[in-house]
Amino acid sequence: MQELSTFELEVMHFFWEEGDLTGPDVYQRIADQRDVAYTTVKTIIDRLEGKGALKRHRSYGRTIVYRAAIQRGSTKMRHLRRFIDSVFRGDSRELFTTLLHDDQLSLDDLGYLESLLVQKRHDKDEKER
Amino acid sequence: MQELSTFELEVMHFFWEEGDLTGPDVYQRIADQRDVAYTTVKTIIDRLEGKGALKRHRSYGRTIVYRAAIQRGSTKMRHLRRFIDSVFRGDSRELFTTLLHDDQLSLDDLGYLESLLVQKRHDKDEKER
DNA sequence: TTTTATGTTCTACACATGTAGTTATAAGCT
DNA sequence: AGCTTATAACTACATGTGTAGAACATAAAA
Repeated sequence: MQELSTFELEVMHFFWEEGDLTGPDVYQRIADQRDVAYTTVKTIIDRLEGKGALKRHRSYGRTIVYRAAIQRGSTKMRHLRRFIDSVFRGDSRELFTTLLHDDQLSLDDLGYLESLLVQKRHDKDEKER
Repeated sequence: MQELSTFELEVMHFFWEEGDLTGPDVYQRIADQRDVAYTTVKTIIDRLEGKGALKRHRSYGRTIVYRAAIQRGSTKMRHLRRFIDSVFRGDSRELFTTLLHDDQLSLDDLGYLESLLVQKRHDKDEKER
């Protein structure tokens, strides 16, 4: 898969959250948040289709219903890896450090991370034993 | 500060790691890893100078010695925030989840993360008490 | 001192991306 | 059936980025 741009990812989120959508559907959601032309949104959808991230599912009248054709988890993982490579030269630990220096993280967020971590270490421990 | 591209970041890393460098110095390091023309590298340096990320420190002969003019920590933090915004819609917890799903993380990495976390929680606890 | 090599500057170009106008077309209303 | 409007399809354009050649200048070598 080719990589997705910021705007393309933004659009994919709607499909991942809500399932099948039309051009006007997506336009509506984005126009709620900021000023954008319908054709701009439609261009992004067209490009996503070209990249194989969306496919035409069906249509009613002249309106096309699109559906996500790539998975959320693997897409995010790919982007994360690419990010770590470019910003931290592939060193995950540098990401950890930067992440933990972020003052915008709440105690709650930290607790959440801890719980994930404990779980993961447990699983991994089991498996490698 | 304008944002830095992948290539620009790659170059900044050398300055952050090694201090002052000349065009040929940087070229050498990158050419070690992949095929690139000297002028390509020099263009990136020029753009970094234009963006205020590098400044001319001194020169000997026709050769210019550059020095980093932006900080590593804050730059990475900015990039991290931007990344979380675009890929995870600003939700750090989604990053945590994706991160912890990465099978390429070793038990050691996880231990490292845990130690950072414990430290951070301790500090924050103190402060907010 | 003439030649050669090396570094800087300037210019260029293809591709990705965000942005949107124009044109065509088909639905739906009157 | 004709008019209006919503949607799709196509085209366009500025900017950022990776890429590098060409022209120029000067240090180093012969």
